[in-house]
Amino acid sequence: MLRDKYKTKQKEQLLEIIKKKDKEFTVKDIYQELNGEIGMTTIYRLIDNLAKEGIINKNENHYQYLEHCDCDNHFYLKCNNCGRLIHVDCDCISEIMEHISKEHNFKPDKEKIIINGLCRKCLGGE
Amino acid sequence: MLRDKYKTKQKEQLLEIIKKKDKEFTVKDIYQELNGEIGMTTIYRLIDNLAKEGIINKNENHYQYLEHCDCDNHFYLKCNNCGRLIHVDCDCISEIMEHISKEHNFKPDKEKIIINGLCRKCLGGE
DNA sequence: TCGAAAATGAAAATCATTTTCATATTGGAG
DNA sequence: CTCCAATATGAAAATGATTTTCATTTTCGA
Repeated sequence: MLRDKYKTKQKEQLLEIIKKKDKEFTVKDIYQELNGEIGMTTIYRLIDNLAKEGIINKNENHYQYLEHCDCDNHFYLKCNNCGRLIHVDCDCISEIMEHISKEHNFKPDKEKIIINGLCRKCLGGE
Repeated sequence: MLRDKYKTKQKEQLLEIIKKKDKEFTVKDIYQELNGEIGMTTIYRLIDNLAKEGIINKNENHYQYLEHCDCDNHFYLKCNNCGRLIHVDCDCISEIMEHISKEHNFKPDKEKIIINGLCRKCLGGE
């Protein structure tokens, strides 16, 4: 799964923690949660690798675990308020992706479509 | 246009330059282009304001001018390779926004829909 | 024209990230 | 199993971006 050659406890431990996250997290969050068990440098390195592999999404200094999905049509809704990333498995996206590809000569990155806005919770609470 | 109270030459000068950009730019780019005419601190401050107003888009330390548009249905295609932000005025987006709003209880940020992928140029050149 | 509010910018401080490099770990060859 | 070369780790230093501080300047309405 990881592109690195050797398996290490750091890699496993990090992925374990990241998988559980349902919101944005930072390198510092992870570092603190681990109480320094993994060095900052290593966290940066591993997170970068995970981002390159598409396992997590990177925004500024916030990261998010991307749910693995085999289906062709899935996308994420990202709440601008709480930072939550909502995975949606719905083929409502496929038509427009097709359209963009054909009519606008642009190849969308199907694995990582993120639509920003406000989630149900945050809509209610405001 | 700017939310700040006073008009200053710095604000006008900065917006002037930013409007001409068709690609991502950084604070440093602007600073250098101005040959230090506007201080770093001020550039940061003004750019932050512009981002808050939705006039420019912020990604990590890259910014992009968002074309002003009165139409209801517009979105951007952002090339992951060259960084170009392509403004698209096409109502192909409206249906899915409606769908997401109704079926997924999520209010998309209509002003700033950005779909990542590869542009025509970069597709050809690879 | 005057002055209070706001804006600017240089310098210092802070904070995230990258680099460097010595040390430790991994896993395959023998 | 043992050895070792490749790889991974992490502390410390370096870098680079951004923010804070604060003295000075500018703006614009009374």
